[in-house]
Amino acid sequence: MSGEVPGVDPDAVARPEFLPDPALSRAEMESLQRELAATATFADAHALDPAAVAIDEPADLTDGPPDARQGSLPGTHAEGDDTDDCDAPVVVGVDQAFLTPDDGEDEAVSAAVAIRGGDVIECASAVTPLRVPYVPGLLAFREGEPMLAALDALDADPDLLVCDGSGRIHFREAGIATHVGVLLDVPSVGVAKNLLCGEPDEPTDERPEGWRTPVRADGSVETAGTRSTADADDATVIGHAFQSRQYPNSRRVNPLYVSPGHRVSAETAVGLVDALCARYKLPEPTRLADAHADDAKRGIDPKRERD
DNA sequence: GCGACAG
DNA sequence: ATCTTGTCGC
Repeated sequence: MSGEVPGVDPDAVARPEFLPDPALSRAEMESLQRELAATATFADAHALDPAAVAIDEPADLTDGPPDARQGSLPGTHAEGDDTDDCDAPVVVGVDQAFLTPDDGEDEAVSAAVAIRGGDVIECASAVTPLRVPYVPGLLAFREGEPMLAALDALDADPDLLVCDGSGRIHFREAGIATHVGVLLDVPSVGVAKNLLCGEPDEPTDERPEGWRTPVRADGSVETAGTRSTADADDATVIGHAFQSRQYPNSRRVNPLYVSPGHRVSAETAVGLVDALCARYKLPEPTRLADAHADDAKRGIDPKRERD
């Protein structure tokens, strides 16, 4: 057979883990995730040193969104910035906003913001149609393609990706951070605001800033390597609960759930996120990507011509 | 059968 | 994720 095979796109075959095909059964998608997890590396192979990407001063979002510095800055150097960061690692944060027109045709507005040496060096965004609904555990099939679209639109080459959502903290150890990391073969970490699965070693309520505790695989997690022992103490650590932000007196900020996406260990993943947090709950890369996605969304005419 | 679940 | 102003607290 030659030529077009109905429903089969060569690119999609090369990366089946992102086929937003409504015809794919849940079991097929889960099967793809098991294959993908087997390909992932949850260890520090070529991992970054948290100290190399540390950000101490948060970007100011009040005077103009991050895309005010869209693209590469031609010849402009931040005032008094004599540090040479051109060889510092490039950390890229990705996040999405959504459009829900009256006709029900959803679209994702994805944004990618590249940071190097604590400075925003580039912003990019993309609008992508969404063809499958959100299903817990299968988020990557809905939002993976939009994320890749934003990364495609970015000129910078990421040394680390910071994704919104889980990585290894996932039923089949294949959260969206793992999907994207494996596909691009770039180190990645997942940062979620809610715990999908797994069990924190300690209760996470009312913890001081900087606090963290391991999240281990529970009965709902299919771990690749380790046999699940009856005692949960040596169950695989799939991520961490991390209190990135807390107020001195009233403690009610929820922790972040950080997990390896690809080519990073659980320990290094939290260390990196810790280093990337400035004065806010979310690490700078995701905070900026979040702002840029909202901004790009606002710039879209609700009644424009869509495809 | 019941529960439980990123964005 | 999204629909949304003010508001309580540091």
